[in-house]
Amino acid sequence: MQCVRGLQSDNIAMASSSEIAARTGINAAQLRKDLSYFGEFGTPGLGYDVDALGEHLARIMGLDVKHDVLLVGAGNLGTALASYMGWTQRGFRIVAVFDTDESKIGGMLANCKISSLDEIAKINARCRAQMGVVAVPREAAQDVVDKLVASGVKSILNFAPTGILVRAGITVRNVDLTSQLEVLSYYLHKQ
Amino acid sequence: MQCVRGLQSDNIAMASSSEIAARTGINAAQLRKDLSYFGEFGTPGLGYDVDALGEHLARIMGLDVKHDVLLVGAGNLGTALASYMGWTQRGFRIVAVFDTDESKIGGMLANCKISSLDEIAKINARCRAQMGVVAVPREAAQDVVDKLVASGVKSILNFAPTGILVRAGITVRNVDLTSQLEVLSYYLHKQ
DNA sequence: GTATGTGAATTTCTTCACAGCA
DNA sequence: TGCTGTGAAGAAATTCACATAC
Repeated sequence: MQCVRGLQSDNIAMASSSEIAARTGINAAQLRKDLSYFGEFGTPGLGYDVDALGEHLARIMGLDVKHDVLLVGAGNLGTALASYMGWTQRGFRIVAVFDTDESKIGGMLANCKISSLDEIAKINARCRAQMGVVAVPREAAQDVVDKLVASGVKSILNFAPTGILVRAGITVRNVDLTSQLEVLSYYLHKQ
Repeated sequence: MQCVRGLQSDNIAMASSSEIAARTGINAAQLRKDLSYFGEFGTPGLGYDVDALGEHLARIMGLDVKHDVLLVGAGNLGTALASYMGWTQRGFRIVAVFDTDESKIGGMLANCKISSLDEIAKINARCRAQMGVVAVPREAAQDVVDKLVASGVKSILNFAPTGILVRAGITVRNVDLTSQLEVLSYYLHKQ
């Protein structure tokens, strides 16, 4: 998907699997196999139509509809995420922001009033958002996720550096910024 | 590593592979195999000493020394990363900040003066940082990475949503915040 | 000629299962 | 008894290679 956008902004209309492979580092055969899993998008002799491919992928990934998102945590990271335009541009909209810090509740972030975490069930009964972003300290993360799930959230992006347990059917993706640098440190150290 | 810290803050001194497995979702056999690759840290019948394990891992990953980091991009994301305390606490220190925006150059971020991207070689000749964080738009990313590498940086954390090409021996880790939500969208859509 | 889609071969990763040790 | 470390088995992913289509 990221690669499709790259091709589009470079005004490339048609791309072969090997061209895409070179851009992404993926093996060409692998790429063809992955794409063919969802259907036959390519034209033998020519390659893949970039725009059509983008639309197919968008439909497959559910990106053809807008998604509402709950944000929990209005600290440094939460603020940055709220003001990160990449998501807004791609059809993700923050519809409510929560925090436990009394001094933050009532303030504004991402055009939303910051609410108490306790109100999450009440507020999402109305919003019906199915996605949540967790930008709170490690200690609070599991509790926050439990509350998100209870309020009806099905998919969660977790920035807290801790493993989260959820019941089957709920998806959690962890983005541990701390461990990213740790991994880099490992590669530096190795050689 | 993240799990070790979790165990430590829960005051657990000794952990078996199955306990760690339950916390992380990793298979117990897998975990033992991974750890045994670096040496024999465990005690049959008892498990792993959490503190000793942490120290071993820190040494293996090169976390026993402090790392200096160059930050490129002083926008929303760059600012958030600069003020993100997680890294400072773990021995990573931002020693210089760069941007191309004239209005930002000269300002302060993370206790550093924001410098022009063109000065990167000169400044890192003195700093000798080996790690870089890229928080710039897609279009600028490859150029920024090239300049970082030219200045002596060996490991790069890239937040721009694009694949980056570097010569062998240089490590790039991509953290594409946009695609994270896209993947969540996919899981939502699937069921 | 060029590039897809895919069965077959290969490699890699994961899990099992158990000998050996505290 | 309980748990590690590891060879062997099994599963999964990757790559090759080619028939087929443009």
